Amino acid sequence: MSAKIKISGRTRQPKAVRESDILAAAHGIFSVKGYEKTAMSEIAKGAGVAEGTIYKHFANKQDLLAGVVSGFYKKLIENTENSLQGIKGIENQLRVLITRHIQTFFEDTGLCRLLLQEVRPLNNYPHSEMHQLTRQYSEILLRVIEEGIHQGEIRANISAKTVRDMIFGSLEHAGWNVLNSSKATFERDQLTEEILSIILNGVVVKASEQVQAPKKFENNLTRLEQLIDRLENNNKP
Amino acid sequence: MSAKIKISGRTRQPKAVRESDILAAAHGIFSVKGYEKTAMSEIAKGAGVAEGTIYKHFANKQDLLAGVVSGFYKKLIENTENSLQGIKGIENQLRVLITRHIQTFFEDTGLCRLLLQEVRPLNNYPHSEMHQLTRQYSEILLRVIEEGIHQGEIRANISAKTVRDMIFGSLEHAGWNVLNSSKATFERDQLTEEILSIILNGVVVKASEQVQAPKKFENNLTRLEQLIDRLENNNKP
DNA sequence: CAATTTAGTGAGCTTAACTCACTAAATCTC
DNA sequence: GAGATTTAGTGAGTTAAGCTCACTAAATTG
Repeated sequence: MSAKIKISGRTRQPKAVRESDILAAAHGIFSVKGYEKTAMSEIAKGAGVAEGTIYKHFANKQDLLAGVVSGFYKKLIENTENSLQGIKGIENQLRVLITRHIQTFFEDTGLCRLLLQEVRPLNNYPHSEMHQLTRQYSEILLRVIEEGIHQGEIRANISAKTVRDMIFGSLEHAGWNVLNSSKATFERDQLTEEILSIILNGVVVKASEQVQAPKKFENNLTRLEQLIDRLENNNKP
Repeated sequence: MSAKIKISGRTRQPKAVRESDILAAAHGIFSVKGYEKTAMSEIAKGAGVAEGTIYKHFANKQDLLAGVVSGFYKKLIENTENSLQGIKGIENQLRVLITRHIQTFFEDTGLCRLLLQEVRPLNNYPHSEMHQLTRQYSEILLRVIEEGIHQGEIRANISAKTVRDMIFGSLEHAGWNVLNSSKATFERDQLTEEILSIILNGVVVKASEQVQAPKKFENNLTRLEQLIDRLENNNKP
């Protein structure tokens, strides 16, 4: 009797629908409250299912998180590859990658916090699908750098991986600062251009002057040659 | 009766001794097992006290972790400041900081993993003493960079914070790679010199050529001056 | 030396991830 | 299309770990 009354919500949904419902609820709550502070019961409520139902679709809490993160990364990787289409020259390619990265950070800040703060700590992270996707994403930048070396735009005596680590590392730290201090933010374009400028040209004063040096040198040499010519001509008659 | 028999281990230790016993046990177990997977009961056993005793000295598990990490950072900051004594020139100063940072990573890998993986995720991290110490440490590098700008060694049109983020960011990523892949390691000096080289001179091919330019220019100028001298002398008699 | 304070204890409370026996909706078989 | 089989869905119950608290006794104070 009482069993028959409670038919509500017992409608059997297609696997894909249920799973995306649960994933959507998890994404929303994880993004706001963070992984640790989110209870499975909340997600169940948010998705309109019983707690046990989640475990019919996801092995455990971590597996559910992995589902959320995988979806995010798949979109990110696809978007990133697309925006790189037809961009020529290392500087422009790097600019696209950095800009897109920052844009994603501001568009889905909650999930980015999740990634920075809570995904990497997971003990079995190195072997997970998430790690695989992280690698896949970071390899886009690596590929661009290696191509730059191959094309002769970047000097060959540095490892592409270090350059990649420097770019992602600085973006990550900038992100951390925003997440932690709540007041701190940054001017996107300025940060992009600054990272680009340092990576491409370095920080030393000499470097920025030296960009002009060959020109200056040539100019002066020409003038000196003219001077010598004049002296030689004076010498003749 | 039975109460009297169990007098063992009930000796009252000085506060400092007990706390350092507990901290030592926590440091050891946290380093090996990580924060989440370590149970307070294990630490209690390791320190030779009851679980409740820990809570007489530390408010909770996080507070205990904070104690461990604070000790680590205080030593690190002191060591770093010391090794910077008497080092002149931005390049040498940066080299010292990077070298020391990497050295620490290999000397106390367990605790560094803890910091990377488990300290930052803690929800109240931004307001904690740990965060304060992290800032204090990273400010050493910031100060060196700002000094470099002030001294005219580094061009003034870039923000010191971005440079700091790039250096620490790349070191962090390199560390992550070591922690995650277990097989991957890196040649310390090579990484140091690579980061230095990129930060100082950038990656573009032109830059590396230009490093020589001023010298070349000066040499050639000298030769030309001599040539003119000769011409002028020939002109005289 | 009595009174007071507090380090130390460990059984027990609380909470949240996870399990499992069970229900019923969908699917399969004949 | 009726019965058999499978499995999505349920939620009370188990487990485990952080933490509490009433209590004990060692140190300290007056």
